[in-house]
Amino acid sequence: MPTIRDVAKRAGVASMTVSRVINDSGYVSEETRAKVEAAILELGYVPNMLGPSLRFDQTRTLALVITDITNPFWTTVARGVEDAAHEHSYSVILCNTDESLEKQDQYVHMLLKRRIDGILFVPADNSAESVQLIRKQKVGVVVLDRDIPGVDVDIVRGDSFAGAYQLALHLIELGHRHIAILSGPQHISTSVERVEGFRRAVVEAGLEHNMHNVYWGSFSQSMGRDMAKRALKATPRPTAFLAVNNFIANGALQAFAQAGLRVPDDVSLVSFDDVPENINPTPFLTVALQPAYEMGYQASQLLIARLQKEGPEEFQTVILPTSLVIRRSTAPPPVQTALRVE
Amino acid sequence: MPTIRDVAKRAGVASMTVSRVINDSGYVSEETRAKVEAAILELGYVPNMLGPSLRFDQTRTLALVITDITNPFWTTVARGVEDAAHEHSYSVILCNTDESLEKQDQYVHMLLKRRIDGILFVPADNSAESVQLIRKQKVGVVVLDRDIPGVDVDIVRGDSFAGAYQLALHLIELGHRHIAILSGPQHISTSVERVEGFRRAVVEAGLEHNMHNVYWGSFSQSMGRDMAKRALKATPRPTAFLAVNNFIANGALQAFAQAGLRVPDDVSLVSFDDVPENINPTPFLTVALQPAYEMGYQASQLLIARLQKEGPEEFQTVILPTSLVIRRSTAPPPVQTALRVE
DNA sequence: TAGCCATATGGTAACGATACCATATGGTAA
DNA sequence: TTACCATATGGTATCGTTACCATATGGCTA
Repeated sequence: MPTIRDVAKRAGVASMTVSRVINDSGYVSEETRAKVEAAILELGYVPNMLGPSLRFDQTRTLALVITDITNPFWTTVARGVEDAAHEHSYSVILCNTDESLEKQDQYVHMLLKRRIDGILFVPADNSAESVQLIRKQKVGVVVLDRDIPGVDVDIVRGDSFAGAYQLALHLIELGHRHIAILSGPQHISTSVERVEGFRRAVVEAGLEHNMHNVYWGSFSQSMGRDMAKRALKATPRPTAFLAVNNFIANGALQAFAQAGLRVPDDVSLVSFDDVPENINPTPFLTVALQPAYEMGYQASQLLIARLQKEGPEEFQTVILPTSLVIRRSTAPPPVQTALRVE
Repeated sequence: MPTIRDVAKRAGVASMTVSRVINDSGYVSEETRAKVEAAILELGYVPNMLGPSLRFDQTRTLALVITDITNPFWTTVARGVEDAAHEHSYSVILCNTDESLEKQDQYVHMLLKRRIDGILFVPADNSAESVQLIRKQKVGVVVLDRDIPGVDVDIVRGDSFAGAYQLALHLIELGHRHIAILSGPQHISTSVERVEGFRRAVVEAGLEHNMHNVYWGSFSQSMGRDMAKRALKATPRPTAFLAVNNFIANGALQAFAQAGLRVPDDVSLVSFDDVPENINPTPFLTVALQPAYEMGYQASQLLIARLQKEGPEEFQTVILPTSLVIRRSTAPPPVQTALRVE
């Protein structure tokens, strides 16, 4: 491959002059510029970023460390991240951890070896270790979607508490008195905060007994199905379910189908997140919608601003509002159940 | 940040010895190894890949250039790509072109400047230029999903022709005599081949007149809606529609809803691709399913093998089979329509 | 005992681009 | 006339790592 020196030789100038033409910096006469540009075209020269990257320790590369790109929520986040990055000439490396600490650590180590400039990080646990490891290597971090207690770091996430509160309130207002929440791992802040929002709503409504209907599991369809099955065995049987993410909701739907229960006639179901409209044109679930694209876009922008030392010094916590979207998966509880309960 | 020399100094050895410890190459005594490893831990040393990358022109980085990660088909492909890459210690840079040649060229140029080792490439058009540009810089390419005539290059794609043939045949066997195909751009091989598969099926069934029901557009929901609206105005009105991708199918569904037509009672609809089961647990559309994950995984493996000069010299074209999945969006044509037609 | 080999360690050039400094010329203000 | 500045161009060190070659020692074989 031709180097800047090959171009310089062919144009009869020094490398520095070629560099100035490429980067449009410093003084170059029109005549020289034309010669250099001709040489570049003739040789098919493409500058090698690795030189300056090594010299100045700047790769213009970000990493997006998420659990699974296959989840439409993360897909949309990823698109937002990539769009913002592209606007600032950053590239994005994609990493799927599948919520595994081991995979996460593998990826983080590899990313540090690559000297990426910053990480958009969805931590697989709530410990501060990984973030501090990244920091120590002078790599920028913005934590996405999840909280990590006890670390000063930029965070961009949705309002899990409010979202869960809204969902639970909606169910309560429909007349449900027995509501179960199917949550994720106890060591992940979104799970915890959604349970907290749920708790607030049921306590305010004088329905504390529902705190026995809290199920902790993982963000997967199979776990959602299992939790729903167990919840259905409770006495009195819950008439409404709050699934803490979309995979869990789908698992619950499977469990309901197997139990011969219709939604929303027999049970109501609410969830977080959504599938974009061009994928599912007839959405069915009542959800607390998180602005996934904005989350990715803003986090990416924040990270880049931080890297370029623009904006405020202090760490930011950006909490994006959720919005309640009422659809066809919720209805008042069935009458006989209501009678049995009251 | 500490360098290999800092480690060497602290361990009282030469950089080369540290390098040997890190890469587990050459001879190192146990004693020295222990000293070096201790120094690495004490300093929190992380090797800088940029050095060797520059020296040996090998970044262990791939790029995935697709149209839009937001499309579940590409999401699944991306996951396959990343999994295979990760297994071989490659990283993947994500790029969304939105079918825009301009964005594509921007990305390709940036990727070449980064000296990535290879590109998994979904070309925005069927010209050979971009591929040849990439080749010229000694960067590996595997073309994904689409054909490019007149270039020797590795290709991994689904069997568009057979998929469309299967779908059309299914509709014909259900009794449909008037079928429309809502296709994508004419300069993209998948669009063309799917129309060809459709043509084969209708011609074989003696239903050549349906070649008047071919609509060319783009892979978007709005275009799907427009094409479906136009198709519905044809006389006789088609009783079945073949949408060439999932976005087009969703647009068609919107058009049917607006026209007060029920699926499958009034019109049947078939499509390509699918939403993964954990996202849509109750899929509705009859589709020709492409093995998206395998497509990504195999393409990634092929590219890496090529980069490491394993496997055969000759360029490969891998065509993955589609499978017909019959669901609730197809039924025999309504009786009165059948009467009017025959 | 000479020669060879396995083991162990070190010195140095090389990759490509550019910040920094040096140099040169012609013009203009003091 | 001198000093200074804008314009224009070039030389070189530098980033971090490792392939390559050099060196050294101890043990074993011919």
